[in-house]
Amino acid sequence: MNGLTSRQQTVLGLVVREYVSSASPVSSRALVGCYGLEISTATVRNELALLEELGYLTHPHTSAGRVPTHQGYRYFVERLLGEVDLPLHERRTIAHQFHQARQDFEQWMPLATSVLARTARGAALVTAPQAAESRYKHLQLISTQGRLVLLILVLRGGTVKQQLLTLVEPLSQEALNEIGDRLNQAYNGLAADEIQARIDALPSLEADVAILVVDIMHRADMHAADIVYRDGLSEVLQQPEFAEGEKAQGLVRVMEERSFLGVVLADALGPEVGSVRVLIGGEGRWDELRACSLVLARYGVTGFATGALGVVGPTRMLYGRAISAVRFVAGLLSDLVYDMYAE
Amino acid sequence: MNGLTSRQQTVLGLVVREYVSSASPVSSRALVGCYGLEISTATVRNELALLEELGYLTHPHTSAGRVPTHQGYRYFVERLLGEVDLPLHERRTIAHQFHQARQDFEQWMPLATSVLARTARGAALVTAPQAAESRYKHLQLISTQGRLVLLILVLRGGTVKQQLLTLVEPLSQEALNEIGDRLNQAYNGLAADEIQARIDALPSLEADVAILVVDIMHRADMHAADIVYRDGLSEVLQQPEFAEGEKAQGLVRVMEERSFLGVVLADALGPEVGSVRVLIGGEGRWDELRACSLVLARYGVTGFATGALGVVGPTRMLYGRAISAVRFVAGLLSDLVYDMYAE
DNA sequence: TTTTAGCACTCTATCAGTGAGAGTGCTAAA
DNA sequence: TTTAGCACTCTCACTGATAGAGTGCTAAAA
Repeated sequence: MNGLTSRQQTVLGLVVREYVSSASPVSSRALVGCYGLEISTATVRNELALLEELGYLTHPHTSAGRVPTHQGYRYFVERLLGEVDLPLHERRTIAHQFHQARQDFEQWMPLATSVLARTARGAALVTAPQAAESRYKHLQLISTQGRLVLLILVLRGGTVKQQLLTLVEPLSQEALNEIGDRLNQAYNGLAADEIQARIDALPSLEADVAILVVDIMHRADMHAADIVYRDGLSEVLQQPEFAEGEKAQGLVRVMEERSFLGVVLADALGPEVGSVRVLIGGEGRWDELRACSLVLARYGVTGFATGALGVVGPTRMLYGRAISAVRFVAGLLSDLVYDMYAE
Repeated sequence: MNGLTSRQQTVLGLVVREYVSSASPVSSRALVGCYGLEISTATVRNELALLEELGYLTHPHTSAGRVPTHQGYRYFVERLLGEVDLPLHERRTIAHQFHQARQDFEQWMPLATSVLARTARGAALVTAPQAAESRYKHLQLISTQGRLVLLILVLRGGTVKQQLLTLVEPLSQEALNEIGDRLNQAYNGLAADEIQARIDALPSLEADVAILVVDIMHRADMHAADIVYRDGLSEVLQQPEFAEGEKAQGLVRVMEERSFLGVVLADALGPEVGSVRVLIGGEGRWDELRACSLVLARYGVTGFATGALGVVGPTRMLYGRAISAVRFVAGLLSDLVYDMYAE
């Protein structure tokens, strides 16, 4: 199936690289001139014509140079790119930043997003890790004023949920502590459904709290992926493909859409932590992304908790950088999740 | 100083309204034709020329209609707009949404941001409420695995902070609970500095935790405003002033910049909850916002906890809508904060 | 058989020029 | 003070015309 000669591969690779860096169609002259090919422009033109016939390149118009097609990018990513890695000093800097933020839970996602955006030179998207199934870890009820109570629920893996709760009649903090202690004893390590099954045995007040807990856990299971951290949009809008405001606006709208990204991530990635996936030009499924490519990965620990992260850029993006950045950051986040879930 | 005749005010008001809705320079004919003025275009032209001389309007070029200057917008907002309010049904819908989310703490900010963006038809920015001074409410230490402990700190007002903590040697959950209980007894309601002053009296392990608590509280006081919720950017990019990609990119860059908004909010608003402020064209201080206006307000309870919120749009924005939306949402958020802090 | 030089051909981007249209400013009359 | 009328200015959209870039093809060379 790999019908390309070695020289055709070289030429295709150079066209992609040159187009990525120059953003304008690549002529045969540019290829020979800048990359020191030992063949003439005419020969290159023959190869270009062939690559076009095979579907790897196109022509905006007769007297313009060649531009890679989606198929061309895919061939490049899969067979020509090889294994790439970030330079050591960048890996060191990033690892250092993550190490510094290791204890500071709330920093993880914003840090990962910002690092990813700057390293991959694109718009970064990161979802928080979501447990395969929430498990009860700890409950604390804190009296606020009168009948208003703050419920803090800690789930395995360190997710913390807070919720307000209005009592029928005021209770002392001691009474609240007792309720909390009893539920903590009874429910430690259980999943929502298991708690649900044991609610009947409880006195009414505790049962009310337990119902709320089950509700929160269900919500956590459903909606964790809705929260998407974003950064680096302006990085992408700088690219000439978004010079027209309409194009820019289209991208921003897609990126702001709450549900869209969850769908793309779930659909393209599946539930397991695995290798980096590259979606080129929306891969025929997402019209809004026709001019964009996504580099995605799932991080975390399969079966315990996973999240997704990715980079969005124009199809003419630095695939090598993006792929290695996504892989590296995913690895770091996986380590953090592993630490939180190992038991 | 209000040297404008009533008719000049009318004309200025109409120019602003017409320009806001049409986005193109307003001619004398358009004013007479669409708004049924009882005067001729020539008279209008005289008034327009005068308003221009006074600095309220400009001319893109000789044969174009008039466009409001920043000064013109300011006059419009301050003296011509009057008291505006959202229509009742919109107020009802929004209040209902807030009521639904009342118990669900984590929804407040995203909801406020999204509602604000859609109602004001602009890009909305909301910062979380930040306590004037963090006060200790409750601490919980949760053992995870080996020496790793999850520290959950609840501050007055319902802010929850989480942090990882590595012990010198493993401790049982019971031992952790005891530490937590002792600190809770000793520190309830104290500010960071007061806790700091009492650390010496503690055994070493508790002192370590207390130091961390003080650190977290200090960080909370410093950096809460860094987290800015954003929504509705694409709403603004739709406007013709951002048809060129460069303009769009400039706006996005400003909106993504972490520190910038904090600075603008702090500078323009001051620390007290008060009325809505309107910044037109960056008000000479922020070059990046020359083409934009901001409608800002501080919400919350002065002295306890406040946050900021605002709408960004082109100078040619719907000031009435934006101002009333900001005021209304600020009021709703203030109520929520009040509930959380009243004691 | 493969490569290359040469050349005709095509398409774009740019620039100047043109005319229509929009809107003003001014003047003189109501 | 208001208004009708008109000359004037500037933009915008359209039209050729031209230069330049780059290809595809052909025929000769390796």
